[in-house]
Amino acid sequence: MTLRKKTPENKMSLVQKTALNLFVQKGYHNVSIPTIVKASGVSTGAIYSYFKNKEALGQSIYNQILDRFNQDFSARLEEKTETYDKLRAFVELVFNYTEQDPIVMEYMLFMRHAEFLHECTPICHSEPFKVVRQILWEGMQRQDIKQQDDFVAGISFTGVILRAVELRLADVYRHSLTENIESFMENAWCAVKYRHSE
Amino acid sequence: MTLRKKTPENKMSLVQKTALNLFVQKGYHNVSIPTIVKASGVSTGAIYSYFKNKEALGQSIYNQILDRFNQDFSARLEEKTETYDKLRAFVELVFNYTEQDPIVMEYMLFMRHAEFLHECTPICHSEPFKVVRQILWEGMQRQDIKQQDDFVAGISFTGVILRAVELRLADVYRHSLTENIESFMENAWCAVKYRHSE
DNA sequence: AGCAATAGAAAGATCATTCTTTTCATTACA
DNA sequence: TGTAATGAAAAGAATGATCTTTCTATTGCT
Repeated sequence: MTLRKKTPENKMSLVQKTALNLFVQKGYHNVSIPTIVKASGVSTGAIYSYFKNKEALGQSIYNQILDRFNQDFSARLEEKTETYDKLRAFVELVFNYTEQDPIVMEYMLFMRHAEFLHECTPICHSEPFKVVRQILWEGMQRQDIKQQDDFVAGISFTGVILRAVELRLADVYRHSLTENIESFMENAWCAVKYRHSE
Repeated sequence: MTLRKKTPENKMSLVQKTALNLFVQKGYHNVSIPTIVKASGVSTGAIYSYFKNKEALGQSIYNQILDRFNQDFSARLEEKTETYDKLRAFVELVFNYTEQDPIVMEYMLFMRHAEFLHECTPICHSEPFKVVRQILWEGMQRQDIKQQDDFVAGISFTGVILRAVELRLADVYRHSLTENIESFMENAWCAVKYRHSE
């Protein structure tokens, strides 16, 4: 019994992987189906048998990435009780993703999905960022960090971290984020912890 | 002698204004020349007599916006001598732009220009962000803020501010930035000023 | 043999850009 | 002052390339 070299599942994920890389590299609209066909070796017909259309392909990639991230985040959050440790778990996860899977990270965070995905919750409304806000809110109740609007706190903390990711992905910041996590974590923490007046 | 209703300069800037709005609203690639023709009332022929092609139109909009921002920033920086005041001038400018000209701000900061402009310095490499880094570097020399890599400091400070802008433009943060400048300025300042150990 | 999976040509739409025609302010001249 | 010539500017139809998606013929496994 000879198996086909590529099972449908394999091919489907090959198409997704190829498309993800091309989308990030050249932008969704600059990647045509024929381009994906050439790059993946999977035919037009096969692609359209797996995905309703180009947008559905983009959407499926996005959903998969976000699901995985959410799971990983939940896993890392377990056992953490301190505000600082929870926030640090978030930063570690984000930085690890960035260094290990920069393309995934770029697709998740910095593509303007609304431009090509019609039903797409913006990432800033998505689960992980709600969770961070929740952690910060609890931290304020416990007096671990300074009192303020939880949106402002969330913006400030994630702002430091996500800008680090952004400039790392753009190769403006040229050092490993995981190796320099202390610096960014400190700054992000100080942003939500201290008062200027103190 | 009757003048034409619209001089070429007027029409050219009308096209730019229309295109800017459409690009931000729907994304560069989702806006065709015929769309701009319909929305502006300027014909295809006229548009192509002003701009070599669609990309040149996009580029001219970008250059104009960036030039104006640079000038405004220089102007606000004059007379400022303290590190804090210089940084605050940056934040005030950015927040004012965001509230008064959200579309301009979005085009300047959050469009993925590399996807449609071939010769385009990424914004994070551009003049204003170099200046912020320079201010931070001087602040460290003067011991106004904590010692650290100036890239890390720049990322942290602008991270807080730009994420505020991003979420404000996405209508996730629903309050005026100019009215809440104190909160964000404090957090951004604390990020670069204090040490966790202190 | 039968059938799902696949390939790739073809269809149909849309886009950026070009090109020809028309318009209109200005100038030259009567 | 009135009129015709001129050429830059503008309009919009036409072009050709390219894109997404569909469709039909073929493949290869069971």
